[in-house]
Amino acid sequence: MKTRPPSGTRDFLPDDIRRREHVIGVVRTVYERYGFEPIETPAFENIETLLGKYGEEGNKLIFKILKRGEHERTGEADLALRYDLTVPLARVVAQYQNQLPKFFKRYQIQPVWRADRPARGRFREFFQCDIDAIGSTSTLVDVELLSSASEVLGRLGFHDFVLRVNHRRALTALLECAGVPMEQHTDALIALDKLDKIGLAGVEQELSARGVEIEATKACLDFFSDARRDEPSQDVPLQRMREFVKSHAAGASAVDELREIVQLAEATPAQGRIRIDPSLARGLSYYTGAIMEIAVPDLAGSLGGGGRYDNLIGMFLGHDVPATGLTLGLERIIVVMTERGMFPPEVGRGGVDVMVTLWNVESRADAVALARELRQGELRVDVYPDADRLGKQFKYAASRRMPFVAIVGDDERARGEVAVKDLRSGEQTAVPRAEAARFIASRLANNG
RNA sequence: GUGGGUAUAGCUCAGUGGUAGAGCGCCGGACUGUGGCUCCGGAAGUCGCGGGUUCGAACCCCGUUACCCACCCCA
Repeated sequence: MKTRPPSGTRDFLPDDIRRREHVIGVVRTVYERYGFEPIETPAFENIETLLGKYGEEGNKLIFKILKRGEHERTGEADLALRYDLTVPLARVVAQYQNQLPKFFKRYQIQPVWRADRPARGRFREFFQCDIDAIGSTSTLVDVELLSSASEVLGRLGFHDFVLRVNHRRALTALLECAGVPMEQHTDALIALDKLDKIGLAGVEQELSARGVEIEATKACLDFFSDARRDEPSQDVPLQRMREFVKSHAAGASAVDELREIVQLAEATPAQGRIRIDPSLARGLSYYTGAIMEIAVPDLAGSLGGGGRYDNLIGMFLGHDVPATGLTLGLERIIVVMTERGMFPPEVGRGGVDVMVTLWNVESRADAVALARELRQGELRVDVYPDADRLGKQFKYAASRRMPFVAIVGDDERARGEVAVKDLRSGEQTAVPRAEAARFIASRLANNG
C-alpha cells in the first residue's frame, strides 16, 4: 500500500504546523488591524458558480466532483472544489447583500484546489490568505490592500519584495492604440506577460504566432521595448503609458488611477515597494481595473496577487457592485522563509517546555503529580513513560528539542527539591519543588 | 499538456558486467544519577516495477510507474 499523499498535496507534521501557524498568525493580526473581518465558505461549490469565472485555462483546472448514484457513470459533474476564495466571496456578497455593511471588508484563510501539475512552490491543494474590500471604487481601498500585504511581509522579515501594479483598462487602451483587434487582446496579453522571461524577440515571435498583425505587433513592441520591469521610479512608465494612450479617454483615466495609487501608497507601508509594470497582465478573466502581483527575486512565481473586479458580483446579483482584493500564497511564503531561514527561534522549538523524567517504577505517581504541578504553572509538560536509564531519557528530550528536564531522584525527594536542567546550556539547578514551575517559566521568558 | 533528469538502507548518496557499500540517523555497550563529544558493537536493502541480452545484471537494452527540474499557467 502506498503511503505518500496524492501528488500536489502534503501532510503537515508538527514542525510544519508550527511554521504555518506562525505565518497565519501574522497574516491574521495584520488583516484584522486593517479592519477586515473573517468569513469561511464551503470546500466545494455548485459547479456553475465556478465555471466561466476564471477564463479558459482556469476552467480546465477546476477539480470537478462527479454526480452520485445513477448519474455516476455519465461522468457528469454538479459540484466542484473551490478554485479560489474570490468567486465564493462574490456569491456570498450576492446572497447576503442586505445583511452586509455598505463597505464590506473580509479576510479568508482557507485551502483551494487546482488540477495543476505540481512544481516547486505549486500544489494542487494550497492555502490562500485573501483580503477583499466590497462596495467602493476608490483607489484608497486598492492602496489599503497593497499596504496590508506590505505590512504582513515586512513583519515576517521580507525586505526585498516588490508590488507590481498595472491596470486592465490601461492594457486594453494600449492594445487598442497599437491596433490589436479586441478579439486578440487575450492572446496578446498572454504574450506580453512573458516579456521578462522570453524577451522582446520572444514576444514578437509569440505575437505573430498568435496571429497578431505585423503593424500592431511592431506598435506594441515599440512601447514595451523601453519598458523596464521593476524600475524604482514610477514617473517614467506612467508618463510613457499616458503618452501612448492620450487619445483614448478610458485608457487615460486608468493611467490616472495608477498614478493615484502610487501617490497614496507613499504614506503607507507599501511606500517604495510599488513598481508600475505595463507588461503585467494576470490570467484570471474577472479583473477589470488595477491589478497587482507580489514578487521576490528568488521565486519564479509570485507570493501573491490580486486586482479589482467591479463586475464579478454582478454575475451573481444582476447589478454590479465594485470590489477589489488581494491574496497571499501561504505555501509560497513558507517556501521562501524556510529556504532563507527566516523563522524565529521559538518557532523551531518543540511543543514541550519541560519533560519530567521517570526515576523508577515506584515513583510513577510522583512523576505525574509533578507534571500536574508544572502544568498548573502554564507550562507544556511531558512525562517520560518508562523507567529507562536517565541518559536515554535525556537523549529523547534533546531529540525532541525540549528545553528543560525535571528530575526527582531519591536525594531531591528527601530535600523537597526538583533538579531542573537546561538542555540547551547544560546548566542544572536544584530548586524547591514549589518554585519549579515559576523557575522554568522565567528562564523560558528570558531566552525564548 | 511539452521537454529533460533521477530511482540503491529511515535520510543523503557512492558503486560502468563477477560476494550490496559509505556518511548521517537508529539500537545496544563503554557509562546502574545526566543528552551533545569520543570509542566499540549491531540491526537494517524484492538495488522502483516488468521483460530482454548474458555463464553471470544495481550496472547494458526495451517497456512501465513514481518523483524532481524547466516550460505553460498560477498562490
